[in-house]
Amino acid sequence: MVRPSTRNPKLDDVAARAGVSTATVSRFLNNPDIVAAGTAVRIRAAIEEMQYVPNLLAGGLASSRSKMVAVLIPHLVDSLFDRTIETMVEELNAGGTMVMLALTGTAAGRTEAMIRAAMGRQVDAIVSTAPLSAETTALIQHFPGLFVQIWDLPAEPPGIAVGFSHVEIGHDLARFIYERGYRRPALVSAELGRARLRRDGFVKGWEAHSDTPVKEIAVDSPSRFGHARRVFAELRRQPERPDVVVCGSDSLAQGIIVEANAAGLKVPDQLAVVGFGNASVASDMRPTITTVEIDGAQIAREVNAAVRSHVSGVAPKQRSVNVGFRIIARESA
Amino acid sequence: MVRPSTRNPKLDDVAARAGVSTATVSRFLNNPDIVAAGTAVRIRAAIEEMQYVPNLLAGGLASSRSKMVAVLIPHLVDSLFDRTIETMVEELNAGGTMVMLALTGTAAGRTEAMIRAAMGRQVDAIVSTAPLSAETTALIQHFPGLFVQIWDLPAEPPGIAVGFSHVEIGHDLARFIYERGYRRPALVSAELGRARLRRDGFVKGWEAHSDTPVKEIAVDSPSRFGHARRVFAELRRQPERPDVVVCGSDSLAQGIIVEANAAGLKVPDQLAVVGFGNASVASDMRPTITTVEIDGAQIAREVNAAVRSHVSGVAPKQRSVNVGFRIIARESA
DNA sequence: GCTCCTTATGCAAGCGCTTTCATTGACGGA
DNA sequence: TCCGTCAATGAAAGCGCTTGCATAAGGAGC
Repeated sequence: MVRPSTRNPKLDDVAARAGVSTATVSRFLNNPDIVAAGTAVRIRAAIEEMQYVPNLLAGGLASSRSKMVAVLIPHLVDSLFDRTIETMVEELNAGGTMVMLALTGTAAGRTEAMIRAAMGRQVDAIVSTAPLSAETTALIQHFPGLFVQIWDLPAEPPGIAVGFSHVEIGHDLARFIYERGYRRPALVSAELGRARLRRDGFVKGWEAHSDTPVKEIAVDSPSRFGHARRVFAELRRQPERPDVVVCGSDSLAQGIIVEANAAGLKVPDQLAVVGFGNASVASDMRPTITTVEIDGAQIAREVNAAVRSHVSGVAPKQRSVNVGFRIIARESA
Repeated sequence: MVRPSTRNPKLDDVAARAGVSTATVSRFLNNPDIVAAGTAVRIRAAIEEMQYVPNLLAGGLASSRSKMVAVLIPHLVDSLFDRTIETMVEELNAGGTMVMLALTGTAAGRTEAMIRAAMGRQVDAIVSTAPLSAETTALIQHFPGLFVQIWDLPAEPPGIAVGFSHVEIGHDLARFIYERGYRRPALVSAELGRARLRRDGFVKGWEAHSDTPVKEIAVDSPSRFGHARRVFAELRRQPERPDVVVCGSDSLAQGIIVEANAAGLKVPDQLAVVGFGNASVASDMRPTITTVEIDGAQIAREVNAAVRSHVSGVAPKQRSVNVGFRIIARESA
């Protein structure tokens, strides 16, 4: 790579070239409206000519606003959060804020390290999908930025929360499939965290309608297409074959449909399938997949709005934002 | 959120508490081995007691090493790069380096803004999947960090490149399907960038074997499951129905299989399908999908190694690293 | 015993910005 | 004409670290 022979220009250089003080250039950069039009023109020219790129580390240090937001998710591949992340990153990028992506894995422990790393970089906000341990919650008390928990609505979030009720989803799903006439549901669910909450909601909800027990099948988190073979095999082993299977993700639902087809079972006539997440595949699959839609982009927008208002010194209006969910009835159930 | 009543501790405070100078604490933080064992113990205790979190913005400013790497990709959802990104982030996080994720979209223009944003934050490296425009290449000349282009091997990368040859993939795929006995290939490809290169390689390669023209079907980038319906319809409209369809992604391949099944066509007997990327679904689908495997994690590891050596002042060994690819023959073709 | 290293540490000058406070000049009103 | 106001700008003190240079103390070699 070519190394520049001269050091990169700094604010001083631009100021000198434009014949103003560094303060004025700084103002131009951060708040163009408060410098005189003529001055602005000269500064703009100087910046252009020198190819000046402001050092935002220095700026952040001086202003203690880093224009960075940390986002913590367990994984990236096959993640339910991809649309949320994508929307957050796009919107924030457009506003000049960058997103630091931190992967915490499914085990605990790494979350705290990532939060420290984020705090050390003076991020304006930390957005996390994972609930916090007691130690981490203590750590967050010293964090001057905004802490946002997403995809869930804990009763007492350490900062603010933007999400929805997993219990309610389970509950509504139970009613939904009962009303559609299904009577022997199987529930494929991971055993931890939110999947667990949905499971609890579902089982409780189902008990309100029927005495038939819910057949439960556990999978690793997150629910994936690859689980389908084993899950389907287990379904077939049941003495009373379930008439509907409720999955923890659309890709697992898709996998079940594929397995059912391969086994010559008609979906939904012989086995109905319900997904979760409304991934794009849910509407493209044949049959199209009945699923629960979470508006991930909406979560992102709420988070971004909260971050923006926090940065400009306004306290967020509410501790919790419930973006809700929607059961989308399609062909598969 | 609870606001701390006292300001967060800084290096000075830790130094005072440990009875040493700030220089020593700084050394302890960055290079523990060079401080005396006893001193280290006291400093460690002070840090612990005060819950000290170093300000890495200040550190980065002083040292001009930010321990941040920017990664530029077009999209996050349905991205071929997810495994590469995931591995990069995980490995770098483990070493205390954070990843700034920037989304450039498919249109040009945003790339330059993202590169500026990254440079302004003094990142140690910029990793980009997109080729650079002339202006952006000029901009990069002033970038003191490492620029890494991934998923491609341009002849003269602005920095270094880690990738593979798309032309070669197309070429090898043509031979592969010819050797498997297929004679009327359809190629479903986006018309831009690398998909275009694979297409060119394929067509050239095919011409070496057969006079039958390759039936080409264009789709938007990136190739998605959702394109399958239209593509399949178009395939059926052909007077000479293709016997194999080569897709730009595994999810599109999967979609084609679903459509074929729905139409009562047997895969691969009546229509063979080839994917690209070896997503997890490729091995889980029924039939399993013949595809091209790119070792995204390997790309990430090569990138990380280059970044590490660059940061420690060692020039990378080579301008280009070819991680190759592998055609995986499965049931679908 | 003296000199010369080596190791551990301290001093203090930045790193490149932001922002408070002060200053200047122009303008409108009385 | 004079004063108050306001818009535009400048001077300079940080923001919280890192690091080159200097120093001190101990040990080895003669």
